Amino acid sequence: MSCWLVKSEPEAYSIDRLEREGRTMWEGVRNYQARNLMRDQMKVGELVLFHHSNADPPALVGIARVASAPYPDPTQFDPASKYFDAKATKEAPRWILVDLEFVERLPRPLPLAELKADPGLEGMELLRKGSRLSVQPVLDAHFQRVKELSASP
DNA sequence: GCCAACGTTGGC
DNA sequence: GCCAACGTTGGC
Repeated sequence: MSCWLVKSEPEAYSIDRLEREGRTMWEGVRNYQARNLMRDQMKVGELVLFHHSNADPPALVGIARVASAPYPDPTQFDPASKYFDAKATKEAPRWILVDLEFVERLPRPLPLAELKADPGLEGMELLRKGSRLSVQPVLDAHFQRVKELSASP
């Protein structure tokens, strides 16, 4: 089992909304590396840390789970969508996504500053300066450490 | 609002 | 294939 991390701006799609809706298509990812992870690596049942980016403060806020096999992101075919991609066709879709389902909120949100200060999380992609990847692999040890940190006040 | 660190585009 | 220009992400 691998674990993962996704970023979302709370205004675009928040942990509150995921909790309310229970499950969602992780639409709108338009980065090839992130797409490849969803297409080739993520498996149903694997756990996903949920990060609020561009938030105040930016923080890890919850846990989700991969809930589907990969399939084409329908928004790429929709001219009315802001994620529309004129170069994508149904025969040759360009963007692939998976569904995510809500698992839990972290007992308390973990602000980025706190994560950065923890030696146990050294090397985590999220903490790398300039890191922009919106779907990332997470080491099991880092995942466990996040849960630990969040469980302590 | 600033800007560093990207990724993409397109001319050549 | 190179690379400059440009656009975006996202922390601060």
